[in-house]
Amino acid sequence: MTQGVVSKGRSRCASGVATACDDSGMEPSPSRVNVGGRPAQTSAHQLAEIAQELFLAHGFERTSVADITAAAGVSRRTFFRYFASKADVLWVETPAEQERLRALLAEAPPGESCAEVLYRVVPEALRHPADQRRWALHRAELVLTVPAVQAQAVRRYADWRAVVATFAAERLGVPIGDLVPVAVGHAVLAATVASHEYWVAHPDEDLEPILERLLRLLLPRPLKPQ
Amino acid sequence: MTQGVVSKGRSRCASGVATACDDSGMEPSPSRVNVGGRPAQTSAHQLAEIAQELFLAHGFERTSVADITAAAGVSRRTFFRYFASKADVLWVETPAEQERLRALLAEAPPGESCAEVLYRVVPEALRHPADQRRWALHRAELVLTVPAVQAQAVRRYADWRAVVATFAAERLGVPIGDLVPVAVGHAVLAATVASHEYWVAHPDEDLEPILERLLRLLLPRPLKPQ
DNA sequence: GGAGGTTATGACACAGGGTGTCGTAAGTAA
DNA sequence: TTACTTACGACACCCTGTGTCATAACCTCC
Repeated sequence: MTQGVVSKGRSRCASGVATACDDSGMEPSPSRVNVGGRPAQTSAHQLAEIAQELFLAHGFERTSVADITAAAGVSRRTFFRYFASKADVLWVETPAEQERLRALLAEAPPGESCAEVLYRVVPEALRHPADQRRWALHRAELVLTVPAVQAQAVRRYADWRAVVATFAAERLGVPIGDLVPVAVGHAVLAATVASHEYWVAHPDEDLEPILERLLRLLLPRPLKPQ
Repeated sequence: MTQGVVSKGRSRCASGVATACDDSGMEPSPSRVNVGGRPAQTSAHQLAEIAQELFLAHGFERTSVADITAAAGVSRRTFFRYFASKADVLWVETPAEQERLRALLAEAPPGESCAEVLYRVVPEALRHPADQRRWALHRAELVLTVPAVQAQAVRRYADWRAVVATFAAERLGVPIGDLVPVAVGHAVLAATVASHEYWVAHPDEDLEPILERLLRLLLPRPLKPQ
């Protein structure tokens, strides 16, 4: 399996993109509601931003967690209270993306076929603002090349596939355990990964058209609604 | 942990599977031709076997490299001269499998369609003797669940895909960079991964039929020869 | 203004993976 | 024997990730 599902990037919260911006998804960071108790000196997003800058400047593997925490002015131990691993920094907003995919799938018109919905919605869910393109590309490259990142990616892939498979099972009216929706999930993932590979190799082109083309190539054809 | 020496059961080379069985592919082990110089005290296969026993007995993550080398009677440093990482132990014979796939694809009759060849050959390339089933299953489980193993797996996946894509490009008469053979490679890989997932979840069933079914589901349909 | 509870943090210690270096053991060929 | 070659062990590191404990800094209630 391989790489890339996602894209997205840097700071939503700090850079003006108005989204939810909660730290959901990072297991080690316990939601930080903060009623009473010492206030946090930093946040997952702030750490992630600093880390991303360093990764871009010096590379993922040549940037140690100590480098990140020194730049952020916190202790190394604190980093691991926000992120389970160094690579987790790259996935701060994956939960939001996944939620977006789930929402887009949920609101698809009932008349649209399963495949058509996916051709349209998957690229849309992975769309990112222009100012995040650079980072999205770099992250895709990391996901495709750095082993430590790939290991994390596999878990996100599984979640991604599960969202798609659940949707496919519902729309096709078959049980979730059935092989067909499972295959649909894998096909969508494969298209996503392949398109990111192509994108990294051809950074001047846009991701979305490639992704849609690959989805049309890879999505199992005999997917009749019902 | 660290019990003594682990009787060698089940070898691969020793157990009658006629494959190449050379240590090719392990970058750190420089082919060991051994003309002159101190003779090696161990081999990649011996280390791999001992490691596999320990993994089966105590789990991958609860088995440290020190445990393995203690059982093998060599130093920890020596282990890393044979394998680039602990997880690499699991892939000793992947090059042979890959070569088998390549060979099977090469000798497919010219009349058979690209898809039909793959439906037939991919399961055959992954077939393993009955006495290796337990270990193959365990390895599949590790590949699907342990992050450190997944990271390694991604690289093998890429090789696997490349073999398939190269074959598809040739048989379809399109350039290797074309998106169609790339998609075929991804589809075959997705089917392989999905079938292993299913196999791990249903260990009593056989891998091959599941794999073939998934290949038929996932392989891009409009694959006309030429 | 405490007192007590709550939360985030830092300091420290430690296991484990992985790497570089150096000296040396144990072979082969001359 | 000498010279060359290769494999190995012993250290010394750096890095990731985790557990533990003391303490800082906030809250609310008295």
